[in-house]
Amino acid sequence: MAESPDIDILARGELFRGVPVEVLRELHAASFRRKFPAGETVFQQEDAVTTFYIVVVGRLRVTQTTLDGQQIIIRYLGPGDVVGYAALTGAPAHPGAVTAVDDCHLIGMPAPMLRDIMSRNSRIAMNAVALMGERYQDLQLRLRELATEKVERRIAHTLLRLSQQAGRRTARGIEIAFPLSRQDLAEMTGTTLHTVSRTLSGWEARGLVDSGRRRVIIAKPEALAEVAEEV
Amino acid sequence: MAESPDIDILARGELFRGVPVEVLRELHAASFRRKFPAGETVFQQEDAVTTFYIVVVGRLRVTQTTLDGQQIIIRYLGPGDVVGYAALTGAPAHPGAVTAVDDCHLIGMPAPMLRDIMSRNSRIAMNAVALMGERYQDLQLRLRELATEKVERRIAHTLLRLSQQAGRRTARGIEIAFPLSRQDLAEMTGTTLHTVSRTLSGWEARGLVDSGRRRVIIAKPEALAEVAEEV
DNA sequence: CGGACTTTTGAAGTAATTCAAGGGGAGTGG
DNA sequence: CCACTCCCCTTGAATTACTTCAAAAGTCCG
Repeated sequence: MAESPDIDILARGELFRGVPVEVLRELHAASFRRKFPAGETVFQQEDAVTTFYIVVVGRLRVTQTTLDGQQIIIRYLGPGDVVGYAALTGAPAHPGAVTAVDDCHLIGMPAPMLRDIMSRNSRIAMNAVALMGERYQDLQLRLRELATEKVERRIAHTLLRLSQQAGRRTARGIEIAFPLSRQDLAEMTGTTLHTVSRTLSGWEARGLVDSGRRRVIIAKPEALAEVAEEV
Repeated sequence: MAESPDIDILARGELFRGVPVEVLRELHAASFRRKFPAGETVFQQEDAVTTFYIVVVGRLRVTQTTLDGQQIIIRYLGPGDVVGYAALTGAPAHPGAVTAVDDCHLIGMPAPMLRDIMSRNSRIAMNAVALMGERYQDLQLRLRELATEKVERRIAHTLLRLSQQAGRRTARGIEIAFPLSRQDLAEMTGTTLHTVSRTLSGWEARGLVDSGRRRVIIAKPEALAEVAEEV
């Protein structure tokens, strides 16, 4: 199994699960490692799709920007996640930008090569369909939240979701394990940094969270879940 | 080519494009036609995934409902569209409900059979990935609109999008070719029927639209596009 | 022509944005 | 090591877009 650490990483990711080792070897032969220091951009919105990545370590942020410069955060990516799903679907350009929020290590490979191997290997294609389905459901959920819930509940839901994906147990509670500013939370929940700040201050006073400069710790997850679900 | 009208319809849809005729015949052999009169439900949210459909004629609405009964419209489906993408991804349950808003004809087939054929036929799987990618991008766009735009612009964008999918040229302008109430528009744009009504009344006074009971005609698409894009 | 559903419009209320100003922490450079 | 600077965060006050509440008027169908 452990013929190469990278092959192991690929085999554990959602996309290449259950794929024969010889296919993984073929993929690995064409792949390369690349580091992105915090703040660096992997690709911009509208960039041509040339390369496909899998996250090894670190967090990345997927954003979309409007013509008038307003930005929203579509999602965060972490270890095992696919970066640049457009390489799977065959879209010519990236619909969003991806930026490292941490120092990141990615495994990259040429997009056409992935498409080629996928078309010869239905297991990968089936995995890709399942993966896209999950991401679609995520967005459906967020759309519903944005359409039906008030800001406070949206922020609560968002924090709880982030704590699932990237939570780290600490003495003071569950810490979101990457830098997360008020502005970031605002761009995830469709509000302003001011409102996020006020909301967190309120929770802080009630002891629900413990937050600071680009850092959020959920002190009482159950209580926050109540905020998220209350009518 | 025209060995059966249904095979033709399948071949033209996005999912089975470029698939060998013998595979289409196999699919067709297991398929059946089914009518859903206006208002009837194809499946409910959380229903087990048993059957997969392609729309032949008519329009259907995909909705999601929250625990406290609030509903949002995820999208509308029309001729050629896939109904119940969960059958593609392998999800056990439908994430949303589907209802006919018109009288509809669908071609159905058992979901496990589709998955089986897809796993043996990578072209279908590749098409499915592309299809999910498109739907994902749609939702991304709507999420961005909901997060960054004011209600009037959202309604304008929504109407323009519907006119693309289901617009019919008439003497008075482009008519949305299925019954569409103020409530429906509200559930698509994350607002209330009152606000939609006021907004349409305003546009009506300016001659942009011509609307009535569950009916919307866009009289001046260019002018509406300006409303949608203005800063 | 009755009754259900859809739409309209006014008035009051409110959640959240916008505008504005100041404060604090972390890192940098002298 | 201290001061400077850049971000990021906080908080008040004013404004506003939208919702909520309420009532009435159309419109379609049997």
